[in-house]
Formats: sequence, C-alpha cells, structure tokens
Amino acid sequence: MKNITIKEVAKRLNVSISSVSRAFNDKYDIKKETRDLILKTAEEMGYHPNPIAQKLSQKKTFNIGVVVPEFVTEYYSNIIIGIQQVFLPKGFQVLIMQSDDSLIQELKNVKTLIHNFVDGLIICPTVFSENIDFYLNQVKKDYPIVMVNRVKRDLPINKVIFDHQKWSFFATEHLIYQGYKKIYHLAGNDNLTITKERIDGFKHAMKKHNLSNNYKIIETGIRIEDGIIAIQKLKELNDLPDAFICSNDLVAFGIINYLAQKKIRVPEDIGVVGFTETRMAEFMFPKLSSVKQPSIEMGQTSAEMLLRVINEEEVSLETVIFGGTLNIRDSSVRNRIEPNVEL
Amino acid sequence: MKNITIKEVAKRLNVSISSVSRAFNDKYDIKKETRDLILKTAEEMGYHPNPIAQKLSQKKTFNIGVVVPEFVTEYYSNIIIGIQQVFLPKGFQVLIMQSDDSLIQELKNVKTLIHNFVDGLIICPTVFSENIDFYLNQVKKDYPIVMVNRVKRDLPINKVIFDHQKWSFFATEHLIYQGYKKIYHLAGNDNLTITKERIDGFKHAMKKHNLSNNYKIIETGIRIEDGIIAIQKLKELNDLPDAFICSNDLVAFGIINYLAQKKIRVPEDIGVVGFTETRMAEFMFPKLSSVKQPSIEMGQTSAEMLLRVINEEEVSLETVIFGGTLNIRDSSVRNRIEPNVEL
DNA sequence: TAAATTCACGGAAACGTTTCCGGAAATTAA
DNA sequence: TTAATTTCCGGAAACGTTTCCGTGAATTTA
Repeated sequence: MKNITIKEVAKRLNVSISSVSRAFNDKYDIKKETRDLILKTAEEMGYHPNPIAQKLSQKKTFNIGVVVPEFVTEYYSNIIIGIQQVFLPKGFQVLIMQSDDSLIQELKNVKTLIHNFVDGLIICPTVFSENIDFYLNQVKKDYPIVMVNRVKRDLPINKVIFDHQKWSFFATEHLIYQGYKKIYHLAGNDNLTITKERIDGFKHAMKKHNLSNNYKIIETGIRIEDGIIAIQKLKELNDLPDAFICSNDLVAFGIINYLAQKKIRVPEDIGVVGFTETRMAEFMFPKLSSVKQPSIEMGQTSAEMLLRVINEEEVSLETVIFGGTLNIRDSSVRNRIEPNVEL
Repeated sequence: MKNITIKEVAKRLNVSISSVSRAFNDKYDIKKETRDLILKTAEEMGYHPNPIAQKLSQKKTFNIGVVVPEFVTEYYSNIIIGIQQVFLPKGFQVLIMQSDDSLIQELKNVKTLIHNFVDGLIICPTVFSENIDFYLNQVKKDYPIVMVNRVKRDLPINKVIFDHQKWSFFATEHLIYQGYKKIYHLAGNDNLTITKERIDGFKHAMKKHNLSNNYKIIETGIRIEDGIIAIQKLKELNDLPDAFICSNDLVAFGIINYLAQKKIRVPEDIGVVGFTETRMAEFMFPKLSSVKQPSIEMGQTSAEMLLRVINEEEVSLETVIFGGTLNIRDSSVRNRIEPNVEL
C-alpha cells in the first residue's frame, strides 16, 4: 500500500516539489510545457495528490457536515441529495449524521463535526431548544452554519425554510371547497415550529369559512403507526370527521389503510390530504392528495448559501422561504353533484 | 476560526509537544500526574487534536468508504446503518457514495474513495461486470475490501451475502402450499446474480411440486411503477396467474394497488409475496407476506469483517451467508376450506 | 556503593502538501 | 547597450500531529 508522493514525481523529472505542486494547481507561474510534462509523467506513475496533506496545508478540510433528525420520510434524503449535487462537484465531501430526533444527539453530532473541522454545517434541527444558543454562538465566531426547515422565521441565522402556514391554509381550503366541513388536523410534534405554523394556517382557513367550531387538532406523530393509532382512538370514540389533513404522507397512508379495512370509502365518506409529498402518494389507492415541498431544491439552496458563507462572499443574513405545490389527487376529490346543483 | 494547537498547550505548561501528545494517546511513558494536568488544562483551553494532522502523521485516514447502488428501497439504508453502528464508535468516518445502478459510476466512486485514501471499502455492487477484475486486483495489492449482497458465491473475495435461492424456494413453496398453482415470478434485473439465484430457487420449488409448466419469469425492475407496468401488460393479455412472487416489496405494492383498482381480491383471487421486506409490508392492505433479510446485521457483519482485514487480524478469505425469515401475512394466505376437505 | 535498569520527558524527524521568498534567465523598455 | 521588468523555478517554512531516539534522574539490583 505504498503510495507515490509528490517527491518521487519531482525526483523523476529533476524538478522541484514546488513545480509539481504548481503543475497540479495550475494557478502559479509555470511554463506550459513543463506543466504538461509533469502532469503526463505523474499520470504514468499513478500519482494522486494526498488529500489529507492538502487539507492540512490549506487549513481547509473540504468537508461539510449535515445533521438531520430522521430518515423515516424521504424528505431529508432529498435535502441531502440536493446538498450533494452542489458540493460534490466542488470537491467537497459531505458528512451526514442523524440525530434520531434527540436534542442531545443533535448537539453531540454538531460538536463532533466541528471538532472534525468541517468547513461548514447544514443543520436540520429537531425541536426548538436551547441548542440554538450554541449554534448562534458558533455563528458569532464566524463558523459557517445554515439551518433548514424547522426554524423560526425571525431567528437571526442563515436559513432555508418552507411556508408551512400558507400551504397548510391552501390544503385546508381545498378540502373545504370539496365540501368537507368537519376537518381534523393530525399534527406533528407539538413543540415543532412547523407544527405551529401549519396549525395557524389550518385554523385560519377554518375561521375564514366559518368552520371554527368544526375542527380538532390532534398531536399524532409522523409514522404510519401513529396515523393508525390516532384513527383507532377516534373510531372507538365514534368521532370520525369528514376529512383529515395529516402531518405527512405516512400518517395519511395509515389513515387510508385503516379506513379501507373498515370499508369506509375515501374520498366519498372521508377525505384525506397528506403533507410533504412522497413517491407513495402517486401509487396509493386512492391516490393521495398532498403538499409537495421542493425538498431537493431546498437542499441545493442551503448548500449554495453555505458555500457563499464559507467563501465569505456574503456577510449579511439570508432567509429563503420556499413555497410548494398542492397536488390534488383522488383522496380528496369528491364526485360532487350537489355543488353544481347548488350553484 | 483560530484553533488551539498542541504547541500552545505545551507552551502554557512548559512541557514538550511530545508530552502533550503522549497525554492524549496515553499509551506512552508519561507520569500520571502530568498527564492529568495536561488533559485538564487542554480541556480548559478548549483544545482538540486536529484529526487531519493525526491522519497525516499516522498514515491512516480513519475513513472507510461505502458504495451502494441505490436508495430506492430501505435495504441499503439498513446496510449503512449496520455499518455505521460498527465503525462510528471506533472513531471511523463512513463515506457513502451511490452509483445509481451504473457500472461506470460505481467504478468512479470506488476510485474516488481509493484516491481519498479510505482505509477500506465496502462495495455493494450493481450487476456483475468487469469492474470485479479491478476490485480483485486491489485486493491483491492488500487493499481491504468487503463486498455485500450481489456477489457470486465462489468469487475469491471477502463477502457477505444472502441465500436468495433458498428463501426464494421457501417463498414459492409457501404459495404452493396455499393452493396457488399458476405462479409468476416478477424478477429483478436479468444480469444480477441474485436474480439468477432467486429464479433457481423458484424453479426448483415449482419442479418439486410438478408445476414446471405452470410458471413464468418476467423481468420487471424494482420500483412501484415497474410492478404496475408488468401487471398492466399481463392484464391486457388476459394472462393473470394465481400468485405473484415479486422482486421486492415496492413491486408487490404496485401489484396490490393495481389489483385493488380492478376489484381483484388479494389473497382470495391472487396471492402476492414480496422480497427484502420493508416497513410498508406490515401496513399495506392486505398486509404483505415477504422475505425479511437481516439487512442491519449484514451491514454489521461486513463492517466487522472489514475491520478485521484492516487490522490484519485475518488474512484468509471469508464468506458469510445469511438466511432470513419468511413473514407470512395476509396477502398470501387463502381462507382455504378446500384443503381441509381434500385432506 | 557502584552498576544496571527503568522512568519520564525533550528534541527532532517524518507524514505530503502549499506557498512565500528570492534569484537566475529571458524578455522588454529606455 | 544597459536597466527594468517579467517569466519560471528552487529552497524552505508551515500546517499539527505522532513517534523514534537520546538522556538525565530516579530506582532497582548486585
């Protein structure tokens, strides 16, 4: 496992080490012919610059760290894909750590990455917590950090977020337009900022259409099981609504399957809308209406933002707020004759 | 972003750099009191050893590379989880690259990782190809490599594989025992070794039960869409079997949803079995019978194997063949009255 | 008590680069 | 022709560790 070093290439050609280095980084004074000769023989000798030595010398690791809460949904996988699309071609390695929705693990991951001298961090935080003080402090020390998704709008930090309130509002209003009146919101974790934002949008829509007494908000979770557990309870209490707006597609999937087992029809008897659309939506039966977040683009944007901060092109704080798409499919579209009559 | 170095710690205490280093690696001669003092003040100063410098000095990167073909299924995510469970506590970083089922990309990934001086490689290859020659050659040069999953049994390389033939046989036989006679195998990519192995197991079971004229093998793919496309074609040709054994759960999911739309009952009219079980299996309607592979354990085992090779504890070639579980659920269990009568 | 051994530590080389500095040769300007 | 500039390149420091080698002091052995 002996590797060829820059020295051996230099010796072979009777040139200096610096010249070989210059040839490889071709930003320095070096004659075109010698550069080509060096590159050619280096190629022949099978020489590759040792990235570790480069990193030590340049005081940059060309590593960036990404911390995500979970991989249960496709959402964070897509964010990571977007991040990698930006960083890999620039020669950066992307180190991914998962915090399992634990605040302690999240902070531990961030510290591990910082101690490993990553050039910058993209943090997708779990719930809002005092961890944020640590992150803000790092930013104050000029450590490049970008936060994604579950972040308060007014936090003074570079961030990429989604307009949950607006799209929760749209999704709710869509259900109302379809004639569903009693609508339950199966919300995610209570102390997530995005949960609050979605609840706000939901309430706003219900209020606008004078349905303020017609809704419930139920803290549910984000897994298939969570949806099933929630609807089982409601069924036992004989308290099923006209429609559900769910914290994500997995929960919606649980709901739809439960209803199928109970021979309750979707969308005729009960309408269902998901959130943070996944590939499944298109292939469920019935096909699931859902709010699509541009997750890959959000990953790309956060990566580009981080790159700017690392290169110090930008000092001011940036916030990019993304919108999405409400993909209306079968699960929330009633075969409605009445409305036409009503009109 | 100035970082504290070992020198500054040494200067502060008027000791040598070597002593500080010794204190941190405590395998060398150093008095207990001085070591504690050094560690204490280092802690106070916020010193952390620079991992890049350590790596350069030790000629080890403490990085290992993992190349997987895809992330469409949960399978490789689980493999990676298993690998990380072994390597992260040992201070190794795990670099993950995805080859998108492209042979060219796979080789490119492997070379990138080697040039980045990873201490070892875990390769989950896509199809069998001449890439393997390159890998075998690296092994000959003492480069630590372990291969996982889609690898020929007799290849002289360290590997962790699953007994696809045996479990395909079991799954098929289960369907036969349930009274399904005309069984179609929706197989994966033709030039995958595991596809061949599964076909062997399938044929073997059909032959054993004198159903050799009753089957078809259809190259399908591994995505939901692939399943839907396959069954659409069969339906058009009016050529539906009694049961399907699918290349994976996603394909099975496509089949089941298509059948639901066509009001064809599962398992009464048609039985369905998946492979490489995913979380979905438990939550589909009807619940999907599937072959569970111990993917996390397979990841762990490959990681431990690689660790042994890296530490040169083991020189001989190892092959670990895993078995799985046939989880029988609703999608393949007929409410059978006849068999009792027959018996 | 003298000799041999062990202990604890400092100095410095080594890991493989990048990059600053300086200088000879080649080119241009005066 | 001489002076000024540019081009090209070598030497060496620097990045922050680990680890080999050597040595004085402390301890053990003879």
